[in-house]
Amino acid sequence: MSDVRRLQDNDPEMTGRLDVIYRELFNCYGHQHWWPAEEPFEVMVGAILTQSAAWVNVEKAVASLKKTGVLKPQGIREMPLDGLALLIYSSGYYNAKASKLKALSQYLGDTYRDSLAEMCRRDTRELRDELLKVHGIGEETADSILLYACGKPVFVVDAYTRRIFSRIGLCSDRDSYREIQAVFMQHLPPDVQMFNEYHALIVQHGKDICRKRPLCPRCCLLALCGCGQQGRG
DNA sequence: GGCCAGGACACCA
DNA sequence: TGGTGTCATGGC
Repeated sequence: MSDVRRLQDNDPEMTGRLDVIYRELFNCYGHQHWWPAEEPFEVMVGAILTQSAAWVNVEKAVASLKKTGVLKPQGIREMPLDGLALLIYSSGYYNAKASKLKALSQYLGDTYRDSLAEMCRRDTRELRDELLKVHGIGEETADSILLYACGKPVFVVDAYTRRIFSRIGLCSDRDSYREIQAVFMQHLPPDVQMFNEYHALIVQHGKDICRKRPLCPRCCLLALCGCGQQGRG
């Protein structure tokens, strides 16, 4: 646990600070309408394809899967690995991600007979532990699935969250994923819609900073993150 | 031509 | 347990 965190524990002002940041981001960017997908399985596929990839490239890969009619667990299971890799080529790391999509589809078939409704009825903590055992699903991807596919009140932490909130002193960049997640989940109500919007707003804000786009004046106090380094987890 | 993007895994000390 | 290499295309 970092020195920064010790100062935050039981900090009566933390909730207020997180709430102020949320409202300022929302005032700047408005609704983000995440996750941009038509159904839960598409969210899960997108969560894997977006790993270290730009969303525009993920959209192309998802469109290819849709056009081919394999954007469903059974379709991916039955698709040859090399053919699947070709369909998701634009999202990068296509061989690795094809294997991950296979593992995901196999898991859904074996465990829930492809019923995502059944999957989402599981206890949140048990489901999270289960997802983490699937090849290709790490903490951020698991939490994205829990929040955006299942509608469970889980806060998603990503690289932008770590950068921005460590720079403004609300966590340390050396904190673990769970430690940073706890900052939000212990100080904010378990509101699915707010968690949905908050993470999306952080990503949007992080992108604007990295692309050096003009920021709304309200958000200038948050314009403290730099772009990250490639290739490290 | 270099940097970065809505990470995760395998391997090694 | 923590650090490092690898996976890889596409936009700016």
